[in-house]
Amino acid sequence: MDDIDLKIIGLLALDAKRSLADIGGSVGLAPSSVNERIRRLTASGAIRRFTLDLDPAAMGMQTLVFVWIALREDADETAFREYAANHPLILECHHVTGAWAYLVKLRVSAPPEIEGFLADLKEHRFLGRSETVIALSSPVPGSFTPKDM
Amino acid sequence: MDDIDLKIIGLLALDAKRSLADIGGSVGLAPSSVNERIRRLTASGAIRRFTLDLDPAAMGMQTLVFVWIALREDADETAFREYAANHPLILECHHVTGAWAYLVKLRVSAPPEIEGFLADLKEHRFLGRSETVIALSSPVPGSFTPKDM
DNA sequence: TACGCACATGGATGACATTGACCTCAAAAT
DNA sequence: ATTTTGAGGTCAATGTCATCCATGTGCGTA
Repeated sequence: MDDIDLKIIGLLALDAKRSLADIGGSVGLAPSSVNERIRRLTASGAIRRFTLDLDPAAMGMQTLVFVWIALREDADETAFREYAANHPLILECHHVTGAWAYLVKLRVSAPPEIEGFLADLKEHRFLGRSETVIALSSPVPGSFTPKDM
Repeated sequence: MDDIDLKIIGLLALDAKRSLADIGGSVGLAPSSVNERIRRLTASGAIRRFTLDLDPAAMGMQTLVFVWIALREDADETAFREYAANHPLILECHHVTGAWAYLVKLRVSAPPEIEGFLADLKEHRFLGRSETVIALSSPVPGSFTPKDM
């Protein structure tokens, strides 16, 4: 992965619809060369996929929530990870250092929906303690790509 | 935005390179109709852009970090937001409820790099107190789309 | 009933990705 | 020093695809 690869990735990250000829012009390569590099980057896994960056509000997911979670002593950690991976609202789940075991990031349409989320966690006997943090605004929102649909 | 729009978005989110004919087959529309719907979704802002989902490790950004930040009393909040928006390492920055003012998410190549990040925050006179949390593993990693390049 | 709008269709057109044959350069082997 | 090898580039041919437009269709409204 050299500078040209990085440049190509940078251009595609901003606009994945740019033509190979266009990109080639920007990096000084023929279209087919750009194509071959993209093919290699995809094959190697550096590019995971071509996808969309969506507007959460337009998708009805206005509220961004972070939940710190300490699992129950007797919780099945593997089951929890699988649960998180398949949960449509959970955008990210990280095992973290510090006082809490997991940090979960999710989007809901409105705050009341968080209650249902936590209740479901409890029902599955995962939830020990938790702390919920809601984003009021986002100077740097990050990209939004739902999992399921 | 109806069910068909959602289905189209879902398909494109998984693979934004699928052809219009292919998508049309899945949703029961002619290619040109799918095209028109995508055009509308993009024009309305529901689709922000076509982009890439990258492998952070392949990009040399193995370490995921969350930093809780309380700004200095005399900090220029607007300047901080701008700083965050332009910082290449900061993937997200949210103004949040709770004991801390901001939650910042960033990726670095390795933990030692975090020190430089915090030092820079201090130099800009933003940083009051902070607490740093590092992700050990990520059952649900989320997508990765760097900002700059 | 008649009108108008929003959306779907299908075919023409040109742009584009894709492919393969060939070329170039540099590093490794003889 | 010369040959070999391989990675990566160019160019041109090919076929797929996005795009555009003229037309058709159903539905809510006057």
